[in-house]
Amino acid sequence: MAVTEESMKSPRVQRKREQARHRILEATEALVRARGVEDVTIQDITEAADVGHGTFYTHFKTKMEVLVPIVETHAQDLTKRIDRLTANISDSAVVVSVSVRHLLRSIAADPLWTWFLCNVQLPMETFRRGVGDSGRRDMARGMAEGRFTEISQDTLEPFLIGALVGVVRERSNEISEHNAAEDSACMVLQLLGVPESEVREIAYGPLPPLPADVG
Amino acid sequence: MAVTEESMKSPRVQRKREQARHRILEATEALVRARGVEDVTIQDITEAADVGHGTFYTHFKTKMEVLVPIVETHAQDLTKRIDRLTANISDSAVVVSVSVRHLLRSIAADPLWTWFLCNVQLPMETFRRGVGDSGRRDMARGMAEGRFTEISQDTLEPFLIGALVGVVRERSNEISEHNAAEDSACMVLQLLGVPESEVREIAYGPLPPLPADVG
DNA sequence: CATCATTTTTGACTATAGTCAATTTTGATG
DNA sequence: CATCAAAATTGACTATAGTCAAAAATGATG
Repeated sequence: MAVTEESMKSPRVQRKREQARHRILEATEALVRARGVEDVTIQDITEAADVGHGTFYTHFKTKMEVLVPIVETHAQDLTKRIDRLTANISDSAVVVSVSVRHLLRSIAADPLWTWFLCNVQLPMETFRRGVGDSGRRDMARGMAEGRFTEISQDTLEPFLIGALVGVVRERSNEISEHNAAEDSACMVLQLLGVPESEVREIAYGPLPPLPADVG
Repeated sequence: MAVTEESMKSPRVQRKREQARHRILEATEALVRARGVEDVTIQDITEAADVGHGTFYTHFKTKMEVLVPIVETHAQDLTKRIDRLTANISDSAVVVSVSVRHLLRSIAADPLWTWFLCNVQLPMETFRRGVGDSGRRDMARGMAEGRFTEISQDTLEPFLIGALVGVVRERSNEISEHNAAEDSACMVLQLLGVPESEVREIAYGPLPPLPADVG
């Protein structure tokens, strides 16, 4: 048989390959954080990771693609921390408000993440894998409780993700300094059907700090 | 003086240069519509426009940049047609609903426009110049009339544009066939504070066809 | 018309992303 | 250990975006 499943490969080969992949990811993140994505070449990466130029392309199809797992890891970490913070909040509207605000602030605080959202063609996929499940769960809960209007997830999801990406793209500077995160939370709550009289208070209410990162 | 204002140049030079620019734009649009943006090189464009390779870059900084005026022209035409269609509608909510639906449907119907929104880093600017003024005017009117909630344009604008771009990015196929445009209109109206009881009826109400293009 | 300063055009050149055929590594088998 | 097929690695190669110094065009002036 010509079939070669991943599981059939010897563990030693698998491990070596995995290590090279890891070195490439580490090297990329370090370089990109130090000098910015535009100023890092594949040469730079392969030299720092100590692999041949071509090897890069056996692990990642394009230069952009190597950034995906890097950003996704951070997205997943952040999601876990937000989940821990909101686990005990009873009002879905407050959960959504706190989540949106922390999400926007954390993205804006990370130049790599901001760059990625502004420049990559498909930030949706990354969002979906990183924060999507939590987001969908919170939305579903709020709708089930009658706190939010029933809206089809199918169009709500790209609409909401697009909106948040739009705010990051255009307002990333103002998120940290001004209230763009709170204003965005207002709009999300209103969009979800939370009564206008409550929206502002919830969106501008206290924002408990994120717990430490999950080791 | 070393100052050389545009107005100081001889009209003949100005005209020739303008003609070359026009040939480049025409050539680009034709090629790109026929073969897709990715499969058109600057070589292709300069050959079709009958200018030297370097001349392209005296008119446009990058390959992307030449697409901006092309898409913007279409955006402005579409805006005028939508404006003509909605000029006599009294309810701001209906104006916004009709505008959003036609906008999304028209974008989805144009592969070049869709590609542009999915791939270019700053579609905001194009949106703003093409449809922004009309959009802001409609929003402001609705708020002034008390039909919409008062929301600061500053964050509303990137939020809304991002949301629509998000829907185009993720749902461009479904806009024409399914009801993604109507669902999006629902969300926009709800976001603007239109009572939930009216939203669905307005967003799914009759959609008068666009008037012919403005010659 | 000849001269000249300025503007515009130009294509050879550079840098780099991504490809691919040749080479090396691997570990299974006799 | 020697052989071999499969997988992984590699860097020379291609294609193309964007740069820039040299050349050409322009039109004002004497």
